[in-house]
Amino acid sequence: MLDIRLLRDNPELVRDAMRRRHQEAPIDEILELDRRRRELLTETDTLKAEVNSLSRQVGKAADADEREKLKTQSREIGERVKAIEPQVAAVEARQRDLLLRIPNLPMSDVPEGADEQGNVLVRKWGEPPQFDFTPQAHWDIGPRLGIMDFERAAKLSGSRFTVLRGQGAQLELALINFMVDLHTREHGYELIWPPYLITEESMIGSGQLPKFEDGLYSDKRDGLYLIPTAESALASLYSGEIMAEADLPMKLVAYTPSFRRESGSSGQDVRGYLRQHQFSKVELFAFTKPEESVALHEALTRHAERVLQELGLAYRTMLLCAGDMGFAAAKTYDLEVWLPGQNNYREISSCSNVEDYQARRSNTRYRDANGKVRFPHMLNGSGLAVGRTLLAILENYQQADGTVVIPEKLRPYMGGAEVIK
RNA sequence: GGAGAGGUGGCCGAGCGGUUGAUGGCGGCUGUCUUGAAAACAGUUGAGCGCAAGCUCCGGGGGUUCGAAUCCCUCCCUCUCCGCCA
Repeated sequence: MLDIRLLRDNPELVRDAMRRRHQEAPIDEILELDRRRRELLTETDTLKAEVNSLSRQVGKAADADEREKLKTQSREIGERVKAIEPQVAAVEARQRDLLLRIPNLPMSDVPEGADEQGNVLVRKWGEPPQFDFTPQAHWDIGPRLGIMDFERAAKLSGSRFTVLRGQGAQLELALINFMVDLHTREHGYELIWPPYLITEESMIGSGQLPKFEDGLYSDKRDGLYLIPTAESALASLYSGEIMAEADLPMKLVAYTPSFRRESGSSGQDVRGYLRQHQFSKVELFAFTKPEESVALHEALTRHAERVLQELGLAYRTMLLCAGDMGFAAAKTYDLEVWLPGQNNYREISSCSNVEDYQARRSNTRYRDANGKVRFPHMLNGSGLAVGRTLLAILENYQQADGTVVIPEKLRPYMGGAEVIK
């Protein structure tokens, strides 16, 4: 959520940011509501002050007549307050709702652009493997090896679900454990195991609601939502709290399944394991002091890249342009892994600095060395999307005989096996 | 799901209709003392909104009252016991 004071004092800055994102925002309506809100608040505050003052006098009044007179006076003013308060509540609710639907402001070094065409290559690592045969897509490799079953998954749950079995299921678990071990042991993250169902309030904190309800699975009976990413849970972990500066930066890693309805993406990636309603993800997350978030964003991105390096998967790092960034992000690097079966790079991680955007929404704060209460910055990044890593391994490590070599770093997690066959 | 007990400031814990935004303790900060530190002593220390006057906040929402942390209703959460259960 943006700071209403920023919008008030510098609306052109916000307007310009929305232009860069190629998005519309009801800035004028919000400003008008803000004026109205403060006007009404001044009015009720003045009246309330009178009520308070009269009530104090009632307690001290000498005789009964005097007391009754003061009571009547106070009651009349109280009625006026009661008449105005619903208006205040309505204006506040409307303003908050509009404000919650405005995306974050892109940082100044985010490139211009409307869509992925505007993204900028930052660096490349590794070489796409050369094959002396025609490489296959994972949706052919997986079922042939008997480790992926799309048909039975469709029978159980419909489209965009997959049953993994045998070494396929083991590979998924191996990747999760490998990634978690790397980040906890070598990159200093603390492992978190959050709930997969969280409240509406928590979803608002991360920015998922109110705008993207269509993308979420929910249980109306209990008012809970299935997390579309562990980020949703982690961003609200300290909601309403004042953190200690000594706890920052706080670096967290969580493995969770992620659930997405993928509404609006019909026709895209319908085959295979690329775009599922349920997928595993190891998520990196951090709370930092504002002045440290830029550096930690770079570090966190490197931590995610390290997974691809350890697994020997070629990738490139892209800096997203303003028009292609997610709702809450101020700056985002995407990691794209080389997929021989698609003959292309595909997103496997997205690492964002959201600055204080989620902290404002979730009311997460920290007390700095001077005792001042401030909003921390938050960072998130996939480290990595497990399903896409699995299919990247199948496609990059496939051999002429149809088997798949297991990357060395994963073998200890696969009972020492060297090949999937 | 049933019965009971609770939810108060960073933490613990008083208050149960009128200078109580809230006694006290712990923690934090500042000072005195000390070569320095500890201890001791003294002072200080919640958050939000508003240009300001001031207003709001004692789990959330609603009500009673001139006035509510304090009374009533309702919802949520925590704990204990029972039931159910991986």
